[in-house]
Amino acid sequence: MTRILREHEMARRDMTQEDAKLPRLGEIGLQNFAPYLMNRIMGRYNASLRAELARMGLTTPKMRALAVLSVLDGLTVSELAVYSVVEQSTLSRALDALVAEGLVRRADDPADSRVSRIHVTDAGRAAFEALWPTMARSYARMFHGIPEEERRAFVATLQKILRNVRKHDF
Amino acid sequence: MTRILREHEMARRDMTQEDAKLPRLGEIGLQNFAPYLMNRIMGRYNASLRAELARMGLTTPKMRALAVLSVLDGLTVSELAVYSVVEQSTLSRALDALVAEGLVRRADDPADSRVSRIHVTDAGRAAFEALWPTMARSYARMFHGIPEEERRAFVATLQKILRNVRKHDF
DNA sequence: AATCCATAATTGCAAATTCATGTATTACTG
DNA sequence: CAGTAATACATGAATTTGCAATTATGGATT
Repeated sequence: MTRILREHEMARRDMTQEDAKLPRLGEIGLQNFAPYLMNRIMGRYNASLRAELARMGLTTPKMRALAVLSVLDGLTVSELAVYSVVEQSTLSRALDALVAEGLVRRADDPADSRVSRIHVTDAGRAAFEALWPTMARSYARMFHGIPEEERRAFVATLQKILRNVRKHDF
Repeated sequence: MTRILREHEMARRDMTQEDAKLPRLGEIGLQNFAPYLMNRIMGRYNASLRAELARMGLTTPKMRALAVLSVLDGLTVSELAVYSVVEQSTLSRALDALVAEGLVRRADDPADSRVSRIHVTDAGRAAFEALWPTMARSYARMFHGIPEEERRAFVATLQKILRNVRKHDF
């Protein structure tokens, strides 16, 4: 409780005094530092996917856009950038490539001509379907030997963390 | 149980039959797909750190190397690349920069002249200490409102996942 | 409705990243 | 122990990325 209050204060105070009391990384230990572990895990996950993606002519941003669109079609570019975890400028170029390959199309928004709504094409869906088994396999590998209940608790915590760190309401 | 067995088989079988039975991403839901959530969370975490790092003349790879070295001094370049989650070639150049700034030094390994062992300098430690409060603040924000017990369980699951996905024994 | 500000998306450009390769050294194998 | 393979790290070249600026449109204020 003390701890949480202190962290709460940290966000809004000058910290020259408080800093001295922060636990050091060495005290926490790399193997107990959640951001470190998550970076290591996702670094591997993404790197191993990248090899497979390259074989299919895809990049990480292209694949992420396709993945999100397979679930949420017709998003705007900026929404898609948030969901895909890709910089908007990078996404814009990834979309150029996807359009050129016929996997997505840009449609004008009827109400606001600044925005374009992105739709997957049939070919785009097919491309993602071809990719999905690889992703599912990596996913299965990650959670191998971890019981269903633990998985559920883990995902629930991830959802809380995302709510804490995200800037957008989705 | 059935589920786990099936996933287990997936790793070692031809999957043209099995693929048809895979749950689709849309069925799982983006908000329940752990790799997606982790990418979103770390994307934000890393992006927000990057802004602060830039102000201090650091990049993500440089910061990661310093962070790891603050805990594990004297690693080889390739070990450091794994711990830091940075490509070896990228790390090599990040180390050039850190050496030029006097934050780390490369020392010859007495037993094997191919390897160089990387050590933080006092200035390097100081640089990391100056950075740590920012990292600790992001960390605190991530887990804000999440009770200690839940945090521990979360980290324990992360450790299992890392064991599942890592290629090296550390 | 003229002006000013906010937002959407793209693009120019410098810097960072990757893949492949190079060089040096060590380990293995017949 | 010669010859070949493997490993460690660095680097060249091309691609990719991210930031800032740009263009275009919409909203708000007077």
